[in-house]
Amino acid sequence: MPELPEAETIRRDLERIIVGKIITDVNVIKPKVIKEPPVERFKKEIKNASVNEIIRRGKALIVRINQDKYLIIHLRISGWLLYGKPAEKARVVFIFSGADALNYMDQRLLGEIKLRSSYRDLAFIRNLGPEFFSLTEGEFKNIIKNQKRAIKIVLMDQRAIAGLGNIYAQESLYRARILPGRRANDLKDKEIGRLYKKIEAVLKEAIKYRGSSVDAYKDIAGHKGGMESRLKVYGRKGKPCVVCKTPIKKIKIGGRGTCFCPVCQK
DNA sequence: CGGGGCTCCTGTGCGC
DNA sequence: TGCGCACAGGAGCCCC
Repeated sequence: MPELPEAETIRRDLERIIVGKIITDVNVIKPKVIKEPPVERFKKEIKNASVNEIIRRGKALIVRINQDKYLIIHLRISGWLLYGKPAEKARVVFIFSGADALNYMDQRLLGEIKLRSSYRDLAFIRNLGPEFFSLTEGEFKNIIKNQKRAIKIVLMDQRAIAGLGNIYAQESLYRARILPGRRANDLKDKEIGRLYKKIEAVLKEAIKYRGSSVDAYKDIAGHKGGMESRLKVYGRKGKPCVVCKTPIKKIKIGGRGTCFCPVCQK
Protein backbone atom coordinates (compact mmCIF):
# COMPACT_ATOMS: atom_id res chain seq x y z
CA MET A 1 0.00 0.00 0.00
CA PRO A 2 2.82 2.45 0.49
CA GLU A 3 2.95 4.31 -2.82
CA LEU A 4 5.22 7.18 -3.76
CA PRO A 5 3.90 9.69 -1.15
CA GLU A 6 4.15 7.20 1.71
CA ALA A 7 7.63 6.05 0.65
CA GLU A 8 8.75 9.66 0.28
CA THR A 9 7.39 10.54 3.73
CA ILE A 10 9.39 7.66 5.21
CA ARG A 11 12.48 8.64 3.20
CA ARG A 12 12.44 12.18 4.54
CA ASP A 13 11.93 11.02 8.12
CA LEU A 14 14.70 8.43 7.87
CA GLU A 15 17.02 11.02 6.39
CA ARG A 16 16.42 13.22 9.39
CA ILE A 17 16.64 10.46 12.00
CA ILE A 18 19.14 7.77 10.98
CA VAL A 19 21.65 9.30 8.55
CA GLY A 20 25.00 9.53 10.34
CA LYS A 21 24.11 6.83 12.84
CA ILE A 22 25.70 3.40 13.25
CA ILE A 23 23.71 0.17 13.06
CA THR A 24 25.27 -1.73 15.94
CA ASP A 25 23.28 -4.91 15.46
CA VAL A 26 20.34 -6.48 13.67
CA ASN A 27 17.76 -8.93 14.94
CA VAL A 28 16.19 -10.97 12.17
CA ILE A 29 13.00 -12.41 13.62
CA LYS A 30 11.53 -13.54 10.28
CA PRO A 31 14.38 -14.68 8.02
CA LYS A 32 11.93 -14.87 5.11
CA VAL A 33 12.06 -11.08 4.85
CA ILE A 34 15.78 -11.09 4.01
CA LYS A 35 15.99 -12.09 0.35
CA GLU A 36 19.76 -11.69 -0.04
CA PRO A 37 22.44 -12.37 0.96
CA PRO A 38 21.92 -15.45 3.22
CA VAL A 39 20.77 -14.27 6.66
CA GLU A 40 24.04 -14.97 8.51
CA ARG A 41 26.04 -12.97 5.99
CA PHE A 42 23.39 -10.26 6.01
CA LYS A 43 23.77 -9.87 9.76
CA LYS A 44 27.54 -9.83 9.57
CA GLU A 45 27.62 -7.18 6.86
CA ILE A 46 25.05 -4.97 8.60
CA LYS A 47 26.80 -4.96 11.94
CA ASN A 48 28.58 -1.67 12.68
CA ALA A 49 27.57 -0.17 9.35
CA SER A 50 27.19 3.57 9.12
CA VAL A 51 24.13 5.06 7.44
CA ASN A 52 25.08 7.49 4.70
CA GLU A 53 22.02 8.31 2.63
CA ILE A 54 18.34 7.47 2.08
CA ILE A 55 17.19 7.15 -1.51
CA ARG A 56 13.72 6.49 -2.91
CA ARG A 57 13.12 4.96 -6.30
CA GLY A 58 9.44 4.44 -7.11
CA LYS A 59 7.99 2.82 -4.00
CA ALA A 60 11.31 1.32 -2.91
CA LEU A 61 13.49 2.73 -0.14
CA ILE A 62 17.24 2.40 -0.45
CA VAL A 63 19.54 2.94 2.51
CA ARG A 64 23.16 3.52 1.52
CA ILE A 65 25.51 2.20 4.18
CA ASN A 66 29.31 1.95 4.49
CA GLN A 67 29.76 4.21 1.44
CA ASP A 68 28.91 1.68 -1.25
CA LYS A 69 26.50 -0.92 0.15
CA TYR A 70 22.77 -0.66 -0.31
CA LEU A 71 19.92 -1.90 1.81
CA ILE A 72 16.91 -2.12 -0.48
CA ILE A 73 13.60 -2.15 1.37
CA HIS A 74 10.36 -2.81 -0.46
CA LEU A 75 7.37 -2.50 1.85
CA ARG A 76 4.91 -3.97 -0.65
CA ILE A 77 1.45 -3.99 0.93
CA SER A 78 1.61 -4.10 4.69
CA GLY A 79 5.18 -3.10 5.43
CA TRP A 80 6.10 -0.04 7.46
CA LEU A 81 9.00 1.17 9.58
CA LEU A 82 8.84 2.18 13.23
CA TYR A 83 11.64 4.04 14.93
CA GLY A 84 12.00 3.91 18.70
CA LYS A 85 12.29 0.89 20.95
CA PRO A 86 12.32 -2.69 19.63
CA ALA A 87 8.67 -3.47 18.81
CA GLU A 88 6.84 -6.62 19.79
CA LYS A 89 5.59 -7.44 16.32
CA ALA A 90 8.72 -6.45 14.42
CA ARG A 91 9.96 -8.82 11.69
CA VAL A 92 13.47 -7.34 11.63
CA VAL A 93 14.99 -4.91 14.13
CA PHE A 94 17.96 -2.71 13.28
CA ILE A 95 19.64 -1.58 16.49
CA PHE A 96 21.37 1.80 16.59
CA SER A 97 23.87 3.24 18.97
CA GLY A 98 21.99 4.38 22.06
CA ALA A 99 19.79 1.27 21.86
CA ASP A 100 17.33 2.98 19.53
CA ALA A 101 15.71 0.60 17.06
CA LEU A 102 14.35 0.77 13.54
CA ASN A 103 11.67 -1.89 13.35
CA TYR A 104 10.63 -3.42 10.08
CA MET A 105 6.92 -4.13 10.57
CA ASP A 106 4.97 -6.25 8.09
CA GLN A 107 1.82 -8.05 9.09
CA ARG A 108 1.40 -9.95 5.83
CA LEU A 109 5.09 -10.64 5.29
CA LEU A 110 5.03 -9.70 1.63
CA GLY A 111 7.71 -7.05 1.80
CA GLU A 112 11.40 -7.69 1.31
CA ILE A 113 14.84 -6.51 2.29
CA LYS A 114 18.01 -7.00 0.27
CA LEU A 115 21.61 -6.02 0.86
CA ARG A 116 23.71 -5.50 -2.27
CA SER A 117 26.76 -3.66 -3.50
CA SER A 118 24.59 -1.92 -6.09
CA TYR A 119 20.90 -1.22 -6.35
CA ARG A 120 20.77 0.01 -9.92
CA ASP A 121 21.48 -3.45 -11.31
CA LEU A 122 18.63 -5.05 -9.40
CA ALA A 123 16.11 -6.24 -12.02
CA PHE A 124 13.19 -4.60 -10.27
CA ILE A 125 14.96 -1.24 -10.10
CA ARG A 126 16.34 -1.50 -13.63
CA ASN A 127 12.87 -2.13 -15.03
CA LEU A 128 11.28 0.82 -13.27
CA GLY A 129 9.99 3.57 -15.49
CA PRO A 130 10.88 7.21 -14.84
CA GLU A 131 9.95 8.90 -11.59
CA PHE A 132 6.74 10.85 -12.14
CA PHE A 133 8.32 14.03 -10.79
CA SER A 134 11.15 13.80 -13.34
CA LEU A 135 8.70 13.83 -16.26
CA THR A 136 7.70 16.86 -18.27
CA GLU A 137 4.13 17.01 -19.52
CA GLY A 138 5.39 16.21 -23.02
CA GLU A 139 7.29 13.11 -21.88
CA PHE A 140 4.26 11.97 -19.90
CA LYS A 141 2.08 12.33 -23.02
CA ASN A 142 4.47 10.21 -25.06
CA ILE A 143 4.40 7.42 -22.50
CA ILE A 144 0.61 7.41 -22.34
CA LYS A 145 0.05 7.66 -26.08
CA ASN A 146 2.21 4.63 -26.78
CA GLN A 147 0.08 2.34 -24.63
CA LYS A 148 -2.99 0.45 -25.76
CA ARG A 149 -3.95 -0.77 -22.31
CA ALA A 150 -6.50 0.77 -19.95
CA ILE A 151 -5.15 4.05 -18.60
CA LYS A 152 -5.41 2.84 -15.00
CA ILE A 153 -3.28 -0.23 -15.80
CA VAL A 154 -0.65 2.02 -17.37
CA LEU A 155 -0.59 4.35 -14.37
CA MET A 156 -0.08 1.39 -12.03
CA ASP A 157 2.56 -0.27 -14.21
CA GLN A 158 5.87 0.51 -12.52
CA ARG A 159 7.72 -0.12 -15.78
CA ALA A 160 5.79 2.70 -17.43
CA ILE A 161 5.94 5.24 -14.58
CA ALA A 162 7.34 4.54 -11.12
CA GLY A 163 5.47 5.35 -7.93
CA LEU A 164 1.71 5.26 -8.51
CA GLY A 165 -0.34 2.47 -6.96
CA ASN A 166 -4.00 1.63 -6.70
CA ILE A 167 -5.00 4.56 -4.51
CA TYR A 168 -3.38 7.44 -6.36
CA ALA A 169 -4.14 5.99 -9.80
CA GLN A 170 -7.87 5.98 -8.95
CA GLU A 171 -7.66 9.35 -7.30
CA SER A 172 -5.88 11.14 -10.15
CA LEU A 173 -8.22 9.66 -12.77
CA TYR A 174 -11.22 10.83 -10.75
CA ARG A 175 -9.78 14.32 -10.42
CA ALA A 176 -8.95 14.42 -14.13
CA ARG A 177 -12.51 13.21 -14.91
CA ILE A 178 -11.27 10.25 -16.97
CA LEU A 179 -12.80 6.76 -16.78
CA PRO A 180 -10.18 4.26 -15.54
CA GLY A 181 -11.00 1.74 -18.28
CA ARG A 182 -10.33 4.09 -21.22
CA ARG A 183 -7.59 2.89 -23.61
CA ALA A 184 -4.54 5.05 -22.97
CA ASN A 185 -3.96 5.75 -26.65
CA ASP A 186 -7.56 6.90 -27.07
CA LEU A 187 -7.11 9.77 -24.63
CA LYS A 188 -7.09 13.24 -26.15
CA ASP A 189 -4.09 15.52 -25.65
CA LYS A 190 -6.17 17.76 -23.45
CA GLU A 191 -7.18 14.84 -21.23
CA ILE A 192 -3.60 13.60 -20.83
CA GLY A 193 -2.52 17.12 -19.95
CA ARG A 194 -5.25 17.30 -17.34
CA LEU A 195 -4.21 13.91 -15.97
CA TYR A 196 -0.58 15.01 -15.69
CA LYS A 197 -1.61 18.07 -13.67
CA LYS A 198 -3.90 16.03 -11.39
CA ILE A 199 -1.31 13.33 -10.70
CA GLU A 200 1.19 16.03 -9.83
CA ALA A 201 -1.33 17.74 -7.55
CA VAL A 202 -2.54 14.62 -5.78
CA LEU A 203 0.99 13.28 -5.16
CA LYS A 204 2.12 16.64 -3.80
CA GLU A 205 -0.96 16.89 -1.60
CA ALA A 206 -0.39 13.35 -0.30
CA ILE A 207 3.26 14.08 0.50
CA LYS A 208 2.21 17.28 2.26
CA TYR A 209 -0.26 15.33 4.41
CA ARG A 210 2.25 12.52 5.02
CA GLY A 211 0.49 9.78 3.07
CA SER A 212 -2.71 7.76 3.35
CA SER A 213 -3.22 5.22 6.12
CA VAL A 214 -5.96 3.18 4.46
CA ASP A 215 -4.35 -0.04 5.67
CA ALA A 216 -1.24 -0.72 7.72
CA TYR A 217 0.81 2.31 6.75
CA LYS A 218 2.20 4.49 9.50
CA ASP A 219 5.14 6.88 9.52
CA ILE A 220 8.32 6.03 11.41
CA ALA A 221 6.95 7.64 14.57
CA GLY A 222 3.93 5.32 14.37
CA HIS A 223 1.55 8.10 13.35
CA LYS A 224 -1.09 7.64 10.67
CA GLY A 225 -1.03 9.72 7.52
CA GLY A 226 -3.41 12.63 7.02
CA MET A 227 -4.32 12.02 3.40
CA GLU A 228 -6.93 9.28 3.65
CA SER A 229 -9.70 11.67 4.68
CA ARG A 230 -8.85 13.82 1.66
CA LEU A 231 -9.30 11.02 -0.86
CA LYS A 232 -12.32 11.76 -3.02
CA VAL A 233 -13.00 8.39 -4.65
CA TYR A 234 -10.83 5.62 -3.20
CA GLY A 235 -12.86 3.33 -0.93
CA ARG A 236 -16.07 5.33 -1.45
CA LYS A 237 -18.13 2.68 -3.26
CA GLY A 238 -21.85 3.51 -2.96
CA LYS A 239 -21.19 6.88 -1.35
CA PRO A 240 -22.19 10.07 -3.17
CA CYS A 241 -19.68 11.62 -5.54
CA VAL A 242 -18.36 14.74 -3.81
CA VAL A 243 -19.06 16.73 -6.99
CA CYS A 244 -22.36 15.44 -8.42
CA LYS A 245 -23.77 13.18 -5.65
CA THR A 246 -24.08 10.15 -7.96
CA PRO A 247 -23.18 6.95 -6.06
CA ILE A 248 -19.55 5.95 -6.66
CA LYS A 249 -19.23 2.69 -8.58
CA LYS A 250 -16.66 -0.01 -8.06
CA ILE A 251 -15.36 -2.37 -10.72
CA LYS A 252 -12.25 -4.48 -11.27
CA ILE A 253 -9.55 -3.35 -13.62
CA GLY A 254 -6.45 -5.47 -13.91
CA GLY A 255 -7.71 -7.52 -10.97
CA ARG A 256 -7.77 -4.48 -8.70
CA GLY A 257 -10.72 -2.76 -7.11
CA THR A 258 -11.36 0.52 -8.91
CA CYS A 259 -13.76 3.22 -7.76
CA PHE A 260 -15.04 5.92 -10.10
CA CYS A 261 -17.91 8.32 -10.67
CA PRO A 262 -19.98 7.12 -13.65
CA VAL A 263 -21.16 10.68 -14.33
CA CYS A 264 -18.14 12.94 -13.76
CA GLN A 265 -15.60 10.62 -15.38
CA LYS A 266 -15.83 10.19 -19.16
C1' DC B 1 2.57 -7.61 -26.74
C1' DG B 2 -1.77 -7.88 -23.95
C1' DG B 3 -4.58 -9.74 -20.54
C1' DG B 4 -6.08 -12.91 -17.03
C1' DG B 5 -5.25 -15.47 -13.05
C1' DC B 6 -2.53 -17.27 -9.34
C1' DT B 7 0.95 -16.64 -5.60
C1' DC B 8 3.06 -14.75 -1.52
C1' DC B 9 0.33 -13.56 3.63
C1' DT B 10 -3.11 -12.51 7.19
C1' DG B 11 -6.83 -9.70 9.22
C1' DT B 12 -11.33 -7.91 8.30
C1' DG B 13 -15.87 -7.82 7.00
C1' DC B 14 -19.46 -9.40 4.35
C1' DG B 15 -23.24 -12.67 3.05
C1' DC B 16 -25.59 -16.81 3.74
C1' DT C 1 -24.92 -16.54 15.58
C1' DG C 2 -21.23 -18.63 13.23
C1' DC C 3 -18.84 -20.13 9.49
C1' DG C 4 -16.53 -19.60 5.10
C1' DC C 5 -15.15 -16.95 1.61
C1' DA C 6 -13.83 -12.68 -0.85
C1' DC C 7 -11.10 -9.00 -0.47
C1' DA C 8 -7.30 -5.85 0.47
C1' DG C 9 -2.91 -4.32 -2.11
C1' DG C 10 2.49 -4.75 -4.93
C1' DA C 11 4.81 -7.31 -7.92
C1' DG C 12 6.48 -11.63 -9.98
C1' DC C 13 5.27 -15.43 -12.59
C1' DC C 14 2.90 -18.61 -15.72
C1' DC C 15 -0.21 -19.41 -19.39
C1' DC C 16 -3.05 -18.41 -23.36
